[in-house]
Amino acid sequence: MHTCLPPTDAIEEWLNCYPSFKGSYGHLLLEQKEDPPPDLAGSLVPYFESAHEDARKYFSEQIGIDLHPDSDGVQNEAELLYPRCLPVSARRGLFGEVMAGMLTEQYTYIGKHEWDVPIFLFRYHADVEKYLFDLSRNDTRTRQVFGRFGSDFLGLCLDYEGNVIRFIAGEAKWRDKLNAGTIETLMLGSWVTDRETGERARSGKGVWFEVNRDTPVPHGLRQLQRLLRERDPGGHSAAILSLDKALALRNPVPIPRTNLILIAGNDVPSRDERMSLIPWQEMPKEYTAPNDLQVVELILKDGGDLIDQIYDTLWS
DNA sequence: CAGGAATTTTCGCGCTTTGC
DNA sequence: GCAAAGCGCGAAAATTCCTG
Repeated sequence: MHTCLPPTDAIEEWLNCYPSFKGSYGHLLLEQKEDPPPDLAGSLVPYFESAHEDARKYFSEQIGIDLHPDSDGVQNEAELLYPRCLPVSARRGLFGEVMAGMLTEQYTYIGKHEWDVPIFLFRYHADVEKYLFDLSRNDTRTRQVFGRFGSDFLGLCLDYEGNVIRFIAGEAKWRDKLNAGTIETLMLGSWVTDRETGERARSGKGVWFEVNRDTPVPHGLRQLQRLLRERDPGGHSAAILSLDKALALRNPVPIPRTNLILIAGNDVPSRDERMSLIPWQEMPKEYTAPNDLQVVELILKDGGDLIDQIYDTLWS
């Protein structure tokens, strides 16, 4: 289970936060401070290890190699360590998903709910398993990792009895440079040219599209329930039961939902201080789902280096 | 205003499963 | 057999910015 609490002090030394709330819309701008704490990566590592622990154990069992650095007799051990061995872009994606969890537990979002991330769903990143499998048998092979389907991240809000009274489903994105064009492509989709008229238009397959197609119960919720049942059936019995009711095919009991969009990446010169990438004053009109929406922008400097520092030192 | 530097935008690439 | 989906990066082209 993921039990590590967010490194509150380090986060506060690292980021300036500018929250705002308007109706059912929450916006949180997070800017890296001028002088981030010296060993920031080190402060974040325990949380990342906790977040990846389930997947690490799971992949280890599935692949038949031991992913723990203390084990011996395995060739290319260091190369096989999940998630260190993953290609750059896959690491970036993972970073965004872990940060979605950390920030959700750290900051107050729209609705002021107390969010809990019991476990991360990385083990369902099916292509990673295959990647590790291939890598463990052929270390010369390098390739990219195929993305995982469904929501990037799920969190729960539990009542005092442990019942799930609300969940938060997040879409987390990392981009190396957060300039206007990148954001527009991210949110609205890439340019496509009409074959007949030759006109260019956004494909519409962006984050807004993903968030709006609001399946009442995301598949990730089923996966989350399965993990709870396997890893902590006693501690989360009430949560498992309420997810049962929500996932029932007949007469499901709906659980209120909050949507989260996390945009993370490096700052660019064209952005002024405290200037957000997505408007905070009003709920963006592109958002059509009925649920509460929380947007978080995490704007860093040399974020790629930080990610590499973190992922290079996990379990070392 | 020219000319080069800095930045942003665009386009293509990688990878695997799924569906027409 | 090919396009699309999901995760992004990186090189080249286009634009903007700055200085003499």
